Amino acid sequence: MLTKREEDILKVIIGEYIATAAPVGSETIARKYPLDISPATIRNEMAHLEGEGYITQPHPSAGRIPSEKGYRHYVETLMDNVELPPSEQRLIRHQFYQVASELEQWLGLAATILSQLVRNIAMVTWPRAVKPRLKHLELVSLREFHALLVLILEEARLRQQVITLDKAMSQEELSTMARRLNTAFIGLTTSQIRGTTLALSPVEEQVVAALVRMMETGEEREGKEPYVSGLHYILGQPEFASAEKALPIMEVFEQKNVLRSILLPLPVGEGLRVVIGRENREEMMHHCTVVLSCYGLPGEISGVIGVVGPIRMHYERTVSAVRFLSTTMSELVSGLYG
Amino acid sequence: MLTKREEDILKVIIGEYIATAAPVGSETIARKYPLDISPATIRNEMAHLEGEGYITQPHPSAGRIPSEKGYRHYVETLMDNVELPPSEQRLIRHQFYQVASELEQWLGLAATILSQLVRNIAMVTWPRAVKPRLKHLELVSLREFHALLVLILEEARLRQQVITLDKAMSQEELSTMARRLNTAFIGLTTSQIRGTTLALSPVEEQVVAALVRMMETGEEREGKEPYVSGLHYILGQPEFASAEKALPIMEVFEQKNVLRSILLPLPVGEGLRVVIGRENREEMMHHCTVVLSCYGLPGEISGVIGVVGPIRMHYERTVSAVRFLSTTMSELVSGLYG
DNA sequence: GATTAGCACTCTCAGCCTGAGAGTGCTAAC
DNA sequence: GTTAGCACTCTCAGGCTGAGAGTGCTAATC
Repeated sequence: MLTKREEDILKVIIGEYIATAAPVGSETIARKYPLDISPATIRNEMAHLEGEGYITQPHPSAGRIPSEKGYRHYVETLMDNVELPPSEQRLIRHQFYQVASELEQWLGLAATILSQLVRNIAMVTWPRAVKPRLKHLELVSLREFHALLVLILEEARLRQQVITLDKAMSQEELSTMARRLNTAFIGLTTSQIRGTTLALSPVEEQVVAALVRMMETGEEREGKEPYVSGLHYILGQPEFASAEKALPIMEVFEQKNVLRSILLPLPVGEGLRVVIGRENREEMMHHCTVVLSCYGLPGEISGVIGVVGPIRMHYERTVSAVRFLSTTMSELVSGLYG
Repeated sequence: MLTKREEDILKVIIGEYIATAAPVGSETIARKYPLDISPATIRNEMAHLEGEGYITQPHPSAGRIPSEKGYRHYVETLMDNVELPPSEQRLIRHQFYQVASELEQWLGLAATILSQLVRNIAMVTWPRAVKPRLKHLELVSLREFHALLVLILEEARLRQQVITLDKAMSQEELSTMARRLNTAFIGLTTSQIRGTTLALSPVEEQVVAALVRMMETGEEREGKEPYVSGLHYILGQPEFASAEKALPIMEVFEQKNVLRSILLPLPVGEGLRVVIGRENREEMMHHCTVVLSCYGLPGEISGVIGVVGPIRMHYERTVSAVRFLSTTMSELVSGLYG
């Protein structure tokens, strides 16, 4: 529907508004950008853009600001898909290689780096195996009737739980059982374990039930909470300068279930998603834009990495930063399980 | 130095200022509180209180607000040391018994409850064994040259780390080694382990070194970060209504080392400490009051629980809430290791 | 027909003023 | 020692104003 020139003007308006947070007038556009048209012509075009709903006027004699429809169009069509400058890429990679090669460290680092990069809130979830496979199990006798069941899953993550047994068992007996179960179950998913035809003693049944539960629990409600970094950046944004405006956002990040509902909508494997303002399901996020991306090994293990900021955010930079860190995390994760 | 009546007036001023966040005038005091003296007399007394530095005037024709010295005197002498109402105590205890009896759950819950109770930021650190003792160790073969070393310490906490061995070892050999080390080291602290005269093979030396490091590392810089809850409450306080004021506080809670330096100054075992405004070491906390208390088993294991809020906070309530939750956490922890 | 100069119009915003209100300190009387 | 009375000071909300920014419309120009 828009002519080339209208798109140019829209792009300029968005760029300028992102940079200054102030409504953009026709004069400014003519002066700052070499479109070679007069302010009057720009005004005519802007009237059309406003008619089509891409921009709005906060009050009759102000300049124009982009509408959510305008941002949407910008993100999908107008925006240049630049990459992070190579120097920055190197710097970031370097930081990852400096910390211990543990998932936990990487996740925290990724959140910190991303939030500094985009000067907004960054979040990183723990990666979850799409279908977790058992890598090793161990039974440690604690005292009569009690044992510690330790699982190592393919994600290289440890799970442990004290279980109560129906029968007193020595460490010797537990080790034998563990050996037997290891042989039978290593490399299997929960559904495969359930389908096994192995004859089990009552106590073994009990252990296997606990094992399956532990593997599956991790699936639905990930016990580990997402890493969040850069909460304070929201206070630096002019649109959230009064505490009143910033409060709902802070509350979102304190209510873990709300946070989860922001992160969940991303289908596993989807590349990158930008959710602008009222497109967010959560009403509290209607003044924010969320940029999300999956990372991990397709079909095997995946987490979500993303950014939350005001609708007026630097989209090019944010998208490129999220994309780069998601790629980096994928590489790291695949190094861990590759 | 202060007469009984001056102390009464100071107490009223602080109580009133905490409740309203507005400077308190002589008229208000005479009207709202039955001190049976006229505003003029109160004014005379206030002039003296101001001379002594307990209260100040934001501007010549405003009422008085407490100074930090005033708050300090209030906390130490004037304040009633009430307990949390029994109904509330029951409610809180009930909540702890409803969750799984795991330390991790309790810590999170304690932070949440405390922050809701005082409507300010609450923090709870993981408890640390003063001298951790080894309860059990386990070695799991991962692949040639790599093994997972799992420690169970007296705090009932699991530590695990992948270690690289100088020599390829089978699970069989590792189990034998683990059995040997268990027999020798169970119940010992790191210094006792170091002092053992047990003859060790080079690989065993390696494992023991890793073991000691893992036990001691947990000491200095606790890997686990403190639980923080109620960050958003700070935005609701009139003194932090502009984002500009709230920003430094938010930054403190994102910089883990700064947070640590707030929590550390509390000597293990000390009961309850109130740090008011500029008494804080961290300059960023000069507009806040911090209320801290140790919890745990004296001499064995201890953590810190506390609240951060504006200097104008409800001291009675905050102190009683921190005290109660610290006691509750102590009971829970001692139940775990008692 | 598209573009542009000119212009009247609209709206915001910072700055200024003002009167009401709150609170004080001082003085003199009790 | 206490208090009533009073002049004085300072803040704050509300109203007013002029400058400034930006628009839409009209008519002239390319």
